[in-house]
Amino acid sequence: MYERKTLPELNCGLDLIGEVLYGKWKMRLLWFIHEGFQRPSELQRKIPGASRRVLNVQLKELESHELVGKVIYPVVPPKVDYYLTDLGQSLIPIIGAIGQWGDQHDQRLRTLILKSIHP
Amino acid sequence: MYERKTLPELNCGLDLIGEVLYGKWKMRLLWFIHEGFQRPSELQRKIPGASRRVLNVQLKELESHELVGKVIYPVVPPKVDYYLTDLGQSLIPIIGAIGQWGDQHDQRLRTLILKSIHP
DNA sequence: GTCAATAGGGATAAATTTGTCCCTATCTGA
DNA sequence: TCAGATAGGGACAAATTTATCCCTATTGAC
Repeated sequence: MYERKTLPELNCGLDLIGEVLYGKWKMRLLWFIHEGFQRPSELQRKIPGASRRVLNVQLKELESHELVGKVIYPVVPPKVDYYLTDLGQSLIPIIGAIGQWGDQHDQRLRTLILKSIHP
Repeated sequence: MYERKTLPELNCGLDLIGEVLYGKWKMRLLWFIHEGFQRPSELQRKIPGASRRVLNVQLKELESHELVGKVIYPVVPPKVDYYLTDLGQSLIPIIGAIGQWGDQHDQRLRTLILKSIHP
């Protein structure tokens, strides 16, 4: 496990949300769990760009921040279901709005992003 | 300048917004510019936790993604004013909602974050 | 009998982000 | 005359995040 060397600043709402949502795949994980993809393997298939490892790490962080919970079924092969907690659920409208903004400006953003990479 | 070695995936709205908003201080920068703190030195004072250098870098990225623009006054000592573009302005309600969510859950989040650091 | 699927952790490497320090230049005020 | 404010970039170091690879264990399908 990585141990952080500097403490986070927690001054305002944006700092706080930064701590719990700042992770490349976290919003997607919450969104897909909300959409009903609750097993780790399903989530991995929904997010092929991310390594299995990182999804596990980020799910664990989401769990430690109580945005998601999980049910471990004592079966073999193992089965786990993630679900949104109330706190996690309350983020869904915001994540929805963010995704919608991205979709609305899709063409323009895509162009700008590509231009900013290729000078 | 850092040159990225892997290309971003731009599949959905969340990917796109990730590219333009994923940066530790970007939402704060947009928010403070929106609140009227438009000069670089003012922004640096509003965000003391960030180094001058990084704020410059992130402002430049925001500019290249056309979320902010700037006016350079040809005076000495130099003077620059940043402003939100229409695109940047359209993010303000979302950033507001995010900050509000953080503020609403302040105590709970603060506790959870600290607990997740100190086991 | 071997392989894929299942969930997830450890060790380590690579990529990326953030921070530190120094340098440009000019004017104002002590 | 020297420090400080102003805006910002280069070189480099440190912190952090993400990826790669390997290992645990069991069941069912081929």
